[in-house]
Amino acid sequence: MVRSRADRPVSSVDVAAHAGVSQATVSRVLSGTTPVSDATREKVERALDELGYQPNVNARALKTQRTSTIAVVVADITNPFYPELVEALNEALSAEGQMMLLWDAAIAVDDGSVLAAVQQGLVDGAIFATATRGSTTLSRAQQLALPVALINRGMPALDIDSVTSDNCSGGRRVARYFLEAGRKPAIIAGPEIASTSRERAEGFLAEWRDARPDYEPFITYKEFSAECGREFCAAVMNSDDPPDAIFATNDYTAFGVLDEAKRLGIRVPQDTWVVGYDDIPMSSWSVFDLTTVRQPTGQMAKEAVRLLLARIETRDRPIESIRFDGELITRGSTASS
Amino acid sequence: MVRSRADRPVSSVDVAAHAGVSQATVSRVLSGTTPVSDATREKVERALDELGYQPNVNARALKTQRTSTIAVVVADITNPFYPELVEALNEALSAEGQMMLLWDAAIAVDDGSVLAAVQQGLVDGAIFATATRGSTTLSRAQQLALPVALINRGMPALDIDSVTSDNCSGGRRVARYFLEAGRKPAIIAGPEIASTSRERAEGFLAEWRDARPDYEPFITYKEFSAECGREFCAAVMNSDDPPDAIFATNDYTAFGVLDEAKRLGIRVPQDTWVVGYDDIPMSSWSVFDLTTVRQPTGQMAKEAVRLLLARIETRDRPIESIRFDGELITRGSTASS
DNA sequence: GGTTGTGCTGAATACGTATGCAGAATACGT
DNA sequence: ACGTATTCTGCATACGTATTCAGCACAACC
Repeated sequence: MVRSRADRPVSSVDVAAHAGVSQATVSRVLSGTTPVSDATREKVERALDELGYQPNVNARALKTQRTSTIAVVVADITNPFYPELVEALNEALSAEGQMMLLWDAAIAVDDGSVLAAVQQGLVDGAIFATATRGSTTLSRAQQLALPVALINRGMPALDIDSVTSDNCSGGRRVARYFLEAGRKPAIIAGPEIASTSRERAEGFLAEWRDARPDYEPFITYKEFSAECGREFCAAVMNSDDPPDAIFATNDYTAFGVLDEAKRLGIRVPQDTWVVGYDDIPMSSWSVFDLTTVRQPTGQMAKEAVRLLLARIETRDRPIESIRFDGELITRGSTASS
Repeated sequence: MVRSRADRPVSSVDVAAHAGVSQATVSRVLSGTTPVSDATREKVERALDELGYQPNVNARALKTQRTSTIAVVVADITNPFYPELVEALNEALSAEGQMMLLWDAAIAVDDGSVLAAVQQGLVDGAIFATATRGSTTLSRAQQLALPVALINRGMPALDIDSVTSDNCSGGRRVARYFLEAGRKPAIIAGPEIASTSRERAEGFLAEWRDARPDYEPFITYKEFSAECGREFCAAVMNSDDPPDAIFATNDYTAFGVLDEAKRLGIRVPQDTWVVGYDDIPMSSWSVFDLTTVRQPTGQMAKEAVRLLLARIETRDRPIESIRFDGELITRGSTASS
């Protein structure tokens, strides 16, 4: 690459000098917003090529107030649900010419710093895959009118664009499945402050109590981790009155349940059924073969990106909340014996 | 938050006006590089607070040529090896006050665009976890003297800072293990153009051929995916002369092997041993219980970050190549029966 | 009291780009 | 021929910050 004399990156001024035009013309050739004669366009393009020019995104962002970068906030990237979601979001963002800045809430303890990143112009907006009820971050985002969208988890109390799947009816669907089979379930849910977890569990319980007020399923709220599934499985299966069906509100936790069951010599589905939620790719593996509720991750990602970009474009557009339906996928972990 | 009259974000000029000082003084209070009297510092700090000032990172980057953001390039975030690595890198970067821009090579087909991002000032440098031999990206990075570091995969032919584990001796270690047990192995490797994959496989073969020139293990180069492990397992275990030990050059592929084995009713380790590489957390789960070679991911990430930041600081420092030792972790997938 | 130094502050400028404004050049109409 | 519209280009400026330079006030010293 050719460099200008002072050994700093080639700027549009250098290109202009090399092409014998003004810097403004170079800018116009690049943006294509203003007509430029064919002759000068050609000159400029040759100069661009010869000097290996790369526009300085910081200067551009300073001028335009746009970075074409979106922050994506996940709770914990090592939970295999998130890589899938992140990939889908990344794909959707690339398709719109946006970059992705990944934020792992497990590390950046203060997810309020994401808002600072928006205010500082580091990113144009943020997609949260990790909203929790206790957090004040989202209400602050709303107050400050920062472009923010939710995916996966929702916050009905706040006026924020969101894309979710119908977790409540997903939970009900699982309950009906258990009811029809005459099962005696227990529930291992994620954190109570996570909307996904609560809606799935409460949907399940609502449906269940309607039909079987005589039997109240045992329920525990913990973390979205495999370890919690493992602990839950050990505790509940060793109790006096063990369940014969376990509903985990996410697949990763269900994996933990399955894994501990195997370690304890408990057979699935003979001794107990196991159902998860999300249908991440590994759930279909034969070592897990997990019945679960599928979410249309790809579509959800596309919609979330669309909502956020629209919000960035026009800040005062009406709030949209998009809700997809889940689908029960039955596999070996609940095969009727 | 208070906003200036034109309803644009609060700038240091606004703060200066509000505090009755010059913009330069505000900048000095923020950076702390130049002495400021206690009286004015107090005035400025109050104004900063009252206006809810957030520095504009683009303007700052334009002036300082630093963004405090590092690009991390992975091959495929849905391969569970990468989330772990990404998390470790993210942690190491945060500790140094850097942000992480995640690049998924599976999506951004042209990983050369990462270099453009460096040249454009979007990021200060890049960490590649996905170097392949065929790619010209890294040699271009070297030519352009862009701050770039490799982690996991190495490119000995190029003068680029890198942090790897000793894949060759890791492969040898697995070969010795098989030799001592008198096994008849086959190898499923990742892409031949990936250094990790080749070194692990070739290390294995070198050690093996030394001891058993009479038996040449069957080897296939494919992708770093579970699907390839599955296909390989089906093909090789159904052959006339099936192996009784399979070395997969990464854990995710080994999972595929295990999964297909289970589907086919092949018992591990009775019918065949399986060994992976990386020791990702799931390998220790009882459904996999996979013997594998552990890499010190956390340390590797720290070193990679250190090397890259040092290179950004002083461009002409000598190249460093750091190599960690792997460690064979034996588990149920090779338990001596 | 004058000189030198010290500590602090403001004015001015530069980073690289995008764009409003005005002027030049050309085409078109009468 | 002249006036007007059209197309193109350059000049100048602004985005928000960091930093150089110069200046000011004040203390210290002879």
